[in-house]
Amino acid sequence: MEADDAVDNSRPKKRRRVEKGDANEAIVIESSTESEPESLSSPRSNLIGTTRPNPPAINLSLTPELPPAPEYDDFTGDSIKVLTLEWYLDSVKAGVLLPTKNYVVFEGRITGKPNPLIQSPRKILRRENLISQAKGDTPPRGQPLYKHGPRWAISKSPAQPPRLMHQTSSEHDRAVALPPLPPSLCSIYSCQRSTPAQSPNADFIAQLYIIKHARKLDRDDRGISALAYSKAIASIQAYPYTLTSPEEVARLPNCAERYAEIFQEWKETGRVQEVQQIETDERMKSLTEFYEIYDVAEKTARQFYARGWRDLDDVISQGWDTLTPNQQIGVKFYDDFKEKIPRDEVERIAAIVLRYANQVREGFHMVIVGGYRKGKTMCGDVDVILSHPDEDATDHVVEQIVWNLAEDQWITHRLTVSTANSERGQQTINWRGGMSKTRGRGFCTLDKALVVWQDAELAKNPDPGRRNPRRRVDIILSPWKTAGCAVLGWSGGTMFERDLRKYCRNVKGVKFDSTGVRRLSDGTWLDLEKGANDLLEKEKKVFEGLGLEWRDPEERCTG
DNA sequence: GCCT
DNA sequence: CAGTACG
DNA sequence: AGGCCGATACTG
Repeated sequence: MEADDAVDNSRPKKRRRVEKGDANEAIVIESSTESEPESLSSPRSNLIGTTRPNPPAINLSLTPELPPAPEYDDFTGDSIKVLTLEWYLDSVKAGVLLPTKNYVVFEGRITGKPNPLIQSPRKILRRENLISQAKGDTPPRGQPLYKHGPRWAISKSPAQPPRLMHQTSSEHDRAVALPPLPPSLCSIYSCQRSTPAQSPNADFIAQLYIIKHARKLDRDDRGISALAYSKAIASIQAYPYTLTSPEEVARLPNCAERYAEIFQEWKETGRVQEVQQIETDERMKSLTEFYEIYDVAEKTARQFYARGWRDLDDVISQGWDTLTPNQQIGVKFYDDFKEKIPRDEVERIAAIVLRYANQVREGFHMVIVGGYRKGKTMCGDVDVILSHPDEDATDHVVEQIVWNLAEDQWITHRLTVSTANSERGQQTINWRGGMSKTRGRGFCTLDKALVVWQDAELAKNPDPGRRNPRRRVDIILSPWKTAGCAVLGWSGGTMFERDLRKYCRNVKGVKFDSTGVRRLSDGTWLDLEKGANDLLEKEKKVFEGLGLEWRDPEERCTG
């Protein structure tokens, strides 16, 4: 291999070069050893993973509410607790009375303010619901059934009433009756909502996104401020109606005063002052350019700026040697990595990966996850999950696959490779009761390689008229037992995934990550995927096992 | 910035 | 250790 | 007032 990709420690010629050269020695994938017998021929039919075999097997065992949820002595106590609305909703959802630990508003004494006239509209609403529901009332409902919440429609759950009018008479009489809040927005967990990519409020969301982005770059608060915006955006993204008033905004989860304000300004003036400023801010422009380099995030971007650099050319000419190897790759392929990848190319790349996997060992299953699975027409990268029904088949396979792909020039660089799971023998062990904290031991992770991809055919027969853009490809090897968790963990937007973890922890008393589900109490592993015969079926089982209603990947677009 |  | 990346 | 996903995992 090599030729085109010979070691090249030189900086790219200022003006971002596409093509050519490696960042430096660290990135070349050495390949020698004899090549594998070219036994191509790829019979695999479970190819693209978008296969919708849709096993009607609903599995009746969704009843045994999995983790006996810790502490049920909750309800035997003699203290009086006021719980949040979420506790009620979550409990309804879960079908059992959940531990109250994470939902207690007040304990011991009831600080109930039966007449909350102070506070924002939304807070009032929340309290009212909370109080009435804590008393066991069935809140007013009479909502029609919504397409977005079949679950709620059929459940006896109190279809969420929050309307403005609930407020004590006066003030908001004129508040037009808002469209009923889709019941799913009742949940604070975005993994319980339908969040499609399309939104009637896309323009408003775009404003929020700009502010969020600016917060991330120019504020040193560990991304907390930006996180708030991400949560708000995720809520609005799930709202199926065009927003018309600040109040309508403020009743959504994670959207309070600040967002009502922004909305009002946007509604009234057609723009948002802060956004305007951001858009004309030269510093933001520089920071953004830096931030878009792979392996450069907000800290490094600010650092670059502080050194007096203002654009990519400055980075290359003044700082090349200070860049990490990965950052150098990021700079070299700056334009390529920003370029989106059409779905058919994603499929082509994935098929090649699968072919090489099956060359190492027959019988791999694959699902394309990431943006592709969420339905994006243009993807930022390619993410595939590979798994094999044979227990031991995923051991060290990543290295093998990556090696072979590199040898054939599909892969030109590796950004990261992890083999932690293989090293350990892929046991799904518990982390408590064993040695846990110790990094690198006692834990279970996925084998994974993040690599830089090119079209090998084109590389071998260059066509002057055709570019060969580099792509980032994430190859994930999952043990079969928990492959459904891997698929689930890689098929949602960031907020969906974070909320999924939070939901599991707070509501189900388990820890979820892409390597499996474990009891919080003792760390023992829970097998939620028993009996499933393919990756998508396994993912469905994980939903069931977690007490979650199924969401199509296209409805996990929380950003 | 919102929630508890 | 801090910083970054992944969804 | 204190938390915000992962007792992430990797890199340097």
